[in-house]
Amino acid sequence: MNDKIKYNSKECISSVGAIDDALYVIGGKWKLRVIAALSEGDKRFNELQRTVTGISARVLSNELKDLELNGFVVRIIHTKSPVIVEYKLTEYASTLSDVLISLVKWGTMHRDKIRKER
Amino acid sequence: MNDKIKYNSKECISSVGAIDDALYVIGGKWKLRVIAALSEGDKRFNELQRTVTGISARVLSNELKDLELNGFVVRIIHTKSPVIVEYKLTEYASTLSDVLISLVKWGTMHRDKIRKER
DNA sequence: TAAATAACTAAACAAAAGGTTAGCGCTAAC
DNA sequence: GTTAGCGCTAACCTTTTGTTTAGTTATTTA
Repeated sequence: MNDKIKYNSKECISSVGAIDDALYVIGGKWKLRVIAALSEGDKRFNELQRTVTGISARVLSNELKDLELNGFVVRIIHTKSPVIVEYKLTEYASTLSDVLISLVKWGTMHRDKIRKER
Repeated sequence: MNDKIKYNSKECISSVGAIDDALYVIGGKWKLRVIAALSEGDKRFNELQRTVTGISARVLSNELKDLELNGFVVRIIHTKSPVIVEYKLTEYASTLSDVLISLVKWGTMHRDKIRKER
């Protein structure tokens, strides 16, 4: 019945753990949204805050620090006065493309389903 | 540079929103872990709690209610005394297979990378 | 000259999420 | 007859996460 979602038993045992490991770095309310926003192209702080609707400056600031630490994002300082900073995804972030693509696909499908139900 | 992660501009605009929609139902600390656990096969409450390490009964109970509401899980009551309940994924949950598979793949890769770095 | 924009950050607080403990009714094993 | 397991749930508390407000330094735009 759930063939598509099942693997062999050995893979099964490790899959829950692998999901843990993934969610540890990209879980949470904002991480993937920020990455998705940056996948449209490099962005500056306020630009990013406008794209990721609902995020506060403080939280965005923290999320960016976290994403930088984990090697998903780099800060590029363009000028010093006034400070102009751009955030861009690293090569490593692009390893997430499959995850993002499948999530976007699913989200789109799910939204349509919910709309039809009403 | 980030070719793999980029789409055309129209898709881009909707992608952040689609991710929002997806995370709205499957975001959070436990949802995907519970679904992953159940993808190994149907499970009972305590069995599930043992598989999803770290989750408390209270939280598992809440997550299951939520997952049921959103049509990912069904409760099957086998006997009434003692109560024996099994949780199983619905057909709709299997639409998440791409998301889960890509997440497991990425998580495995990421774990290996982190291990090598130390 | 005033206002807006940029890129934040500190402080104070509120909300959400999660943990802990205890307990219920019931059964099966020791 | 006590202990352990099952499937929860309520009450209470802590931790995490997020919000709001205000403020900094500096430039561009009207």
